[in-house]
Amino acid sequence: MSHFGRSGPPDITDTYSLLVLNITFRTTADDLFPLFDKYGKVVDIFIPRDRRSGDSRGFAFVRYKYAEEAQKAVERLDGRAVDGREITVQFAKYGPNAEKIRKGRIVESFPKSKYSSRSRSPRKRERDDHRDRDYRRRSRSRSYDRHDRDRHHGRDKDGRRRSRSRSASPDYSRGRGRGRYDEERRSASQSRDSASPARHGRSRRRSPSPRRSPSPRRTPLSRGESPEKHGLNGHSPNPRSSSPRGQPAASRSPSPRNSDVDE
DNA sequence: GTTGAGCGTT
Repeated sequence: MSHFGRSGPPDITDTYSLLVLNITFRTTADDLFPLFDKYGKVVDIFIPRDRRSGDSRGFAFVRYKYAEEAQKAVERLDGRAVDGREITVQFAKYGPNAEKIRKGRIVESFPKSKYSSRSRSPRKRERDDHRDRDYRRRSRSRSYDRHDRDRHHGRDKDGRRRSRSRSASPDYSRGRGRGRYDEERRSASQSRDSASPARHGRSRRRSPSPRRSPSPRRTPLSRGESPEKHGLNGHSPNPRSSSPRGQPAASRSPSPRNSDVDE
């Protein structure tokens, strides 16, 4: 009886699925069973896991036999610490039996007096606020999605995972990516041709100029080669450095003649 | 070994 969902969905005739989020990656159905079973009759517990890794995704589905018990478990286990982590319990909406929720409206089937009795305002707010802080900003694994994307060659097989990325897309555009480029572009606003290169943004590659090296100051000591060896033509690779004026050519040469050139 | 938004299998 410890294996849930191993044989597929047992019976979704009259079972109500609850979505448990924010659970640890080590939490298994066996750990959630005693917790949810205490508040009602749990028919089955299913925890989606990765096909390749086999690890839990961080959320589980608990199926109750009765809606009233499920509802109670939601309010009871919602915000409960499991395995040292606070879990989030709520009714599944995109599940196979989600239609029953809309038809029967089990969410509103219960008297409101129950809601009034329970004071879950502060707790719910804290959880929401905690997540609203900056979690979704850098969610997901370090390079899990990227790795997965590379493996699938940028083809999304699931789709639901991508939806999350879509939500975080605008956040980056407004918060980080766009703002940073905007500053650079604003700085170069004084120049005339600042719009062209700015539009490409990430395109670091620009027209190779024979007069100017792509990175004269970053080339030396590249592979352990001596700077002298670099100039096989006999001339110094950096004529500005040998300038009699004694200027070490800091970052860039604020020469008015180079103004017409990009950057 | 890690991580942290969300919605599921035979």
